[in-house]
Amino acid sequence: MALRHAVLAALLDGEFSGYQLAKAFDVGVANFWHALPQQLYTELARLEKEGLVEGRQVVQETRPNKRVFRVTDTGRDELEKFAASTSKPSFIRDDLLVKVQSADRIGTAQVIEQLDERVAAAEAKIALLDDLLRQMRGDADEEEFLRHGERIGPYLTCLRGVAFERGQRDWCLRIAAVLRERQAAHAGR
Amino acid sequence: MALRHAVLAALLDGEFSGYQLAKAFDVGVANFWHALPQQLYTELARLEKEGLVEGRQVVQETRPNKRVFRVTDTGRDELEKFAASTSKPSFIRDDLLVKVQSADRIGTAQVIEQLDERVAAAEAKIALLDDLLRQMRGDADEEEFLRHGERIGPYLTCLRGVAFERGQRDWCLRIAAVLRERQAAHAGR
DNA sequence: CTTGAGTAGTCACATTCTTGAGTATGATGG
DNA sequence: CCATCATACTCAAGAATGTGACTACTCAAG
Repeated sequence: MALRHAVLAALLDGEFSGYQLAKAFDVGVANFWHALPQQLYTELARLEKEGLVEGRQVVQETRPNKRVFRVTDTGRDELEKFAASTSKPSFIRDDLLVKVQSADRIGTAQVIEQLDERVAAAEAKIALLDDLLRQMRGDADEEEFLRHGERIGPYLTCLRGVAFERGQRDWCLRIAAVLRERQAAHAGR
Repeated sequence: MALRHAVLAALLDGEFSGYQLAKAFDVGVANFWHALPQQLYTELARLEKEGLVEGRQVVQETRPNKRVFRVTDTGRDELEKFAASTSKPSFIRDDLLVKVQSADRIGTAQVIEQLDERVAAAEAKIALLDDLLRQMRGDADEEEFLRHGERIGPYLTCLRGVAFERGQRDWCLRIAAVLRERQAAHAGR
């Protein structure tokens, strides 16, 4: 029941349409909450019905019109209440880890390939997020920005995202190396 | 649709009852897949019906009888097929990050408290996993074990778990410090 | 002048996950 | 001896998520 809060939190930075939110959920927000566009549209409709967000039509000439939403005071209260409630421990779900868990009982070759792909994906994500961070902090250096910036929330969650991706990359590199070495040892027998 | 594969992967290490699996999912397996006991019982029943696992009754004297399961050849094939299929990118979902995202627009005090709790939880988890790792590798040192151990899958996923928890802890410490400093600066104005 | 990509959104269905309660037994601690 | 914890498992209901297909418009490249 916290997709709603992720949406509210994302809308704190201004007015967004469902489509724009979907973009945001693909990059920054994905660091802590993953959701498909359909879910966002559904959730926005529900939030509007409950008065937590307000939508208004924006007529566009060169593209389809859109509806943008912003958080109402009621919505802000809801976020406050959510912030005060106890958090559940975060959880990860990762197909690839399931495969690594069984790596030595089944074929490892395919798993190694996927580890390599993951490394590349992680590096791309790191680059993307680093750019995002640079954009957010502007000229200031990080310490400076974190002390005096006025909107640091998204920056902080991006930091977590970068750290996660780095961890992901390093782990994948190491595991791929380990599995390769074992494969070589096995072949040389 | 990968809880089934997580269960199969967990059962590669021997015969387990639903109850025992639930324990495993609470510690080691939780590093890459989180599931409640009820889901495991349901999944085991389904897997048995489809012939991917086989259960047998174990009569116990001092405790309730149990049914333990092991993977069948069909189940092993299914895992192979799964390992060869492309993985979806892993995703995180974390209440606390949602709160941090909106931290500077709502009250931060409660969030700081929760960050502290998270630090403690992460440290406990790290200790637990370090123990688990030590148990798994026995006398050998890590390099040695990873080269020649015969069952390293669970060890590798635990390494990821430890790294994740360390990342979690470090990030929480940093963010809590940042928010505290801003809080102090704000109060001093 | 057509194909493909990007913008903007909707509908319906199916699966999965969570919540909450409940059964039954033996062991442990005060 | 009574309460509580640990083992071992089940059922039902409801909320959240995911999958796939679809509409409609504009712009740019080939």
